[in-house]
Amino acid sequence: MRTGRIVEVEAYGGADDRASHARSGRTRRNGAMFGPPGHAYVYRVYGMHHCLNVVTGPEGSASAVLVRAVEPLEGVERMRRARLERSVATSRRDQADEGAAARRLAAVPADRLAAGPALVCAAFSIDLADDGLDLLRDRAPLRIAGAAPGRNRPGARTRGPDGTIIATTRIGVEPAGEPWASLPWRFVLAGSPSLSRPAPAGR
DNA sequence: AGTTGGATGGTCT
DNA sequence: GACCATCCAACTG
Repeated sequence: MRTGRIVEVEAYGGADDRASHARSGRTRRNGAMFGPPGHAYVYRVYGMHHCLNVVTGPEGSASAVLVRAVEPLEGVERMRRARLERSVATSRRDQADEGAAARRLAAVPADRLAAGPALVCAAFSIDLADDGLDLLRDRAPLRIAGAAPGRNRPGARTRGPDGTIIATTRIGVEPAGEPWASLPWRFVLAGSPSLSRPAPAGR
């Protein structure tokens, strides 16, 4: 079994959030966002990667949380193997030279195996088949458990059960413009070695 | 250490 | 036909 601690997330609103996939209403791709909370919304980006969201709002509101990074706890070698499998499946380059890909993955520190939204999906073998899955069911193949409720005021550092949680701006949403680009809706566990990028120094 | 460009294909205008 | 909620290799300095 592969398990890990979620250390980085981003919140996305529904129609009101111009950075959200739900900004233009329901489409073929984002249907799961409009479904019940606690279910997965998985989509494909850049033709080869996948990203995992957890639907958070009531049905129809289309709000969700993107899982951007996970700190591996159990099944590290299985994750490494899954990363290799995904690389070979999606990259012609890695397909042509699988040995090079294997050596590359072997050199990745355990902490960094799921240090990015697409890496999370690769390490946990998540793809479109998981879209819409109920993540809160006991015994679900893909599952989120032990979630601790918390509060985060914009721009604040908040004490969570696993340490300090820092709110920052979301990544890759510049094109959405203001005020959406500046909303502090990315939340990271301070000091985690598994963040997709280090938390900002100041504030 | 930081920046840039290529990979890669479904979805939406 | 353009756009991506990305990652990695190959540069620069």
